[in-house]
Amino acid sequence: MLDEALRAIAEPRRRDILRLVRNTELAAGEIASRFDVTRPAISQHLKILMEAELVAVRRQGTRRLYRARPEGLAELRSYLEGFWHDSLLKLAEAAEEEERIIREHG
Amino acid sequence: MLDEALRAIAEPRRRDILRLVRNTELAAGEIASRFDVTRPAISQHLKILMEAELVAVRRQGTRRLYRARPEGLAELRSYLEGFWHDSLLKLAEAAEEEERIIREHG
DNA sequence: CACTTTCGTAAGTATAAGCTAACATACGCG
DNA sequence: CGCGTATGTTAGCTTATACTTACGAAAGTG
Repeated sequence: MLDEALRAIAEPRRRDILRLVRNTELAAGEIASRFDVTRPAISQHLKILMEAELVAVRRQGTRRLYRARPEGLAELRSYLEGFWHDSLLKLAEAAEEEERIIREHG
Repeated sequence: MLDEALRAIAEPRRRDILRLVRNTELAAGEIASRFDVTRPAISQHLKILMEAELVAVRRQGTRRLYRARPEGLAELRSYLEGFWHDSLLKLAEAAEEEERIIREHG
């Protein structure tokens, strides 16, 4: 799940798609028209974004309206947050240790 | 740069490597010994992580000691943070709008 | 029902990516 | 310098992936 999401946003074109539907709802064709690749290519990207739960879809007649799913992005964010937090914590500990050594020897 | 970092962490094995050197400094060989792939494979992953500026290296004799670079992770995090923040902002606005409509019609 | 619009799916292709085996490089030591 | 240790690099193979073209499915319209 996290794996799928990371794979999904690793592709630049999918990040562009996400940016497009981040604040507005767009039909698949409307999304495709903004790129220089064919419509099926975009459709395949949308499928991958769906499986990663980074976008949601709503049907309106023959059209399919896509929108970004903030909850999916939040999962990614919290993953990196943990990574980042732990590393910085270790940095802080190292700084304290260094300070302690300086205090004892200085 | 951001592109390289996203590509780098999209690979599960590289995330595992990052986890290994997140809190401790490890030699390339020590890292490789923890996986069931050959040493050159790990070396190639480390190169990609270096180019993405997600790890740093320090030479100690013939050994090369790797460690995670929190600054690199922070860049990734802030990218997603922006994405996430904007989307949630839009969600909040939508919620307010809905509340307004309910207030007016109810 | 025929027809259009909108879209997804399948098959095929070219490039990218991860892996192994073999080779090359850099450092320390006697 | 000669040798061992630790590691990076290259060539080649295999699988994954992003793309295009062709086809199929679902919903609305006359």
